[in-house]
Amino acid sequence: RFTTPQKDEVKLELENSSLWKQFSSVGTEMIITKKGRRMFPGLRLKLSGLNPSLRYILLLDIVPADNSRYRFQGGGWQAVGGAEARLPDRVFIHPDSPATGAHWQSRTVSFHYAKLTNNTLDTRGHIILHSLHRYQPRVHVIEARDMLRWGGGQHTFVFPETQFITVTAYQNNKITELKINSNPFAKGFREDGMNSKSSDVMAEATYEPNFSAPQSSSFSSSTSHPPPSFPPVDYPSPMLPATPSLQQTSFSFPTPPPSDSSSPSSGTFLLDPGTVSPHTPAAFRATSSTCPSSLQDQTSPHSQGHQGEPDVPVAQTSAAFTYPNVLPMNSDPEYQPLGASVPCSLPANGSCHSYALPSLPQQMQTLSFPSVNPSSALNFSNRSHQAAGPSLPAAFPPPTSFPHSSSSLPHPSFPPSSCLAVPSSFQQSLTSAALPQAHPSSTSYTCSYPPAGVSAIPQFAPAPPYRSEMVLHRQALLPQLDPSLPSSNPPPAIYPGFPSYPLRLHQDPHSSLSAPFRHLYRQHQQSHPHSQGSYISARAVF
DNA sequence: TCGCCTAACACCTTTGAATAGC
DNA sequence: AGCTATTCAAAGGTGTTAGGCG
Repeated sequence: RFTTPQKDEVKLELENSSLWKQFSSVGTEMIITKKGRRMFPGLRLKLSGLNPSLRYILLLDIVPADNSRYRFQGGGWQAVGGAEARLPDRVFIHPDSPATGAHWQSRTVSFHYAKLTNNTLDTRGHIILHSLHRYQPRVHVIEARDMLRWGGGQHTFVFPETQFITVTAYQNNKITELKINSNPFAKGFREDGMNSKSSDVMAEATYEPNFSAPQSSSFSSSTSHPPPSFPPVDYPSPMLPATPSLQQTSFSFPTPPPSDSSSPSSGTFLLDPGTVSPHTPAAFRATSSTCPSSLQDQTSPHSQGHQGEPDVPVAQTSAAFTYPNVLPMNSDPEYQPLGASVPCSLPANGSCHSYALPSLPQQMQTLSFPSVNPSSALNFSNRSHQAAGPSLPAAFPPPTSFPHSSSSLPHPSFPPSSCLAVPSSFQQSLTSAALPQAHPSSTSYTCSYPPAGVSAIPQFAPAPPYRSEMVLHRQALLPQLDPSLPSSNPPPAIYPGFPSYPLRLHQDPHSSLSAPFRHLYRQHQQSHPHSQGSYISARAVF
């Protein structure tokens, strides 16, 4: 119905989908610590449909799934209040970025290096999250000539089964049990012996970095499949509407990218001395604008989407929205219920949403950073602040709305059936993003929306809408241009905008910088011959 | 008292340098 | 000399636990 197959139908599969679903069926919890904690399960992805010769950047960000704070009571998670104020949004950039489509498609892409922290003052580039909040990881595939000049097609993928609640200590014993049985690092806590055969099998089958089992969820941009059907979870329905907001986004480079990284771009980066940040990779911080909270009011109730074919005319939007191939969990013969001693596998199908955005406006493709911070994170800080809501670079649309049983729930600002419209021009993007349904067709992307969508997944709450990055930028530049935007006194941000992101280079900055950033350091050295050279901060100015 | 967070701890895997063998 | 395989110690990833804090 809405599909207009594109030449580049980027497809992303979640290889360890079945493991995620096992956790999801119980209510996934992710430990967050001050020093940063890896995610387990991690995201193991398989990309296809990319142009082998083009370069792409892969990003991982984690956005609030709703606007609530949770508490584990009576054996389940219940919303106990509103979410805390938004934290600086950070995006983890896969260390291989930028790499060619051939590179990404030739191997399993893992984001296991990404770490989560509850330290709001984190300087290591970890993704900062609030404890006891529900989040949804998203993966973005962005065409990029190099690390500094992004443009071209952009695709956002959301796998509902990867949603989780952050904790500082596990609340649900079942989750603890699953983690211990699945994570090799927790082998010492298994009851069946340290070196039992079963343990080894489990470890081998579940370990993120090396295991590549045929258990995946895939998403194809032009398909429509039955909605996923996961076992019910205790996640309560969100009590408050999600308030989109983009405060800050950082990009993390946990490890230096491969040597085959693209050559330095001509992007404009000005380096200034910065502050310290413990040994880590390069980090950038860029300013960005806010995701207006009013957006939610411009969208149709999610009930529209989960009830089936939405009436929203999405075919005219510029963004491509595709629905994942999802098979009902109970229909998968290989799927094993919680407690299974061996990871199950699923066919290459799963639930995920993909958004394809048109190229960034020319003015957005070359970023100008007054100061650059070669550390592991790149932050986009918005000037206006919201109390909560999806963060993410505006360029990344929101995950689709996940319908819920509660009729009293707020409707997602995004019509479940519609795609985020992102026109090719700056101005257009604003309009389309704000009013996706009314936006006249001017784009080359189309939407493929699955009627039932993720609605069948009770534990997944409607995700708040996001605005395109262009919109954010626009807002940053023209704060009050659009009266329909946020409006009314958005809650003050905890972080009023980061002037710089602190980070520290190794003694040999060149060795710690991602290839694409090395020239920046050299540039910095040339510009500041007397500077220490060890500390560089960055700020993007659009 | 309760809920939440932190740090120390033991146990484990991973990683990479050092070494040995071919 | 160069390459590969093996060994080993350090680093770091786990959940547990006790204790601190508001």
